[in-house]
Amino acid sequence: MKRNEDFFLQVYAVVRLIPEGRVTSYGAIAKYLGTGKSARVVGWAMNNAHNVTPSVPAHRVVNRNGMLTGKHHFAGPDLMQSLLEQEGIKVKDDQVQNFKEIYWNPVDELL
DNA sequence: CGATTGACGTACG
DNA sequence: TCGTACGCCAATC
Repeated sequence: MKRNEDFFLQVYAVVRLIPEGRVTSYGAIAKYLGTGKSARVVGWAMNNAHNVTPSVPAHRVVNRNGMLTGKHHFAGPDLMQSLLEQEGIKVKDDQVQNFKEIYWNPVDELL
């Protein structure tokens, strides 16, 4: 049973479920999926997200600090911040403002 | 097949 | 409080 592919699909599914104007962290998704401490794998899933349909709103996924660590992996280095601002999320210095308030925890919302 | 890297997180000093 | 080290899983070299 190829859980690997399923795991990636789960990551995409959760990220797509993130409401607009909200953000989540890799660790939260990892924990929700059961990977627990392996938040890195979630990042790898995002990397592959470019090859997945429909497009995954990876811009809503940031690290635990609320920092746009993966913005450089987007089409443009400022694309991630632009997308977040379009949804009403304020970003300053590659860092999400009010991150704690707009933080969307799948374990708390979905579970 | 072994070593390194990666969009993270936690622990320790 | 800040900086460094380690772990974890998967993919790539």
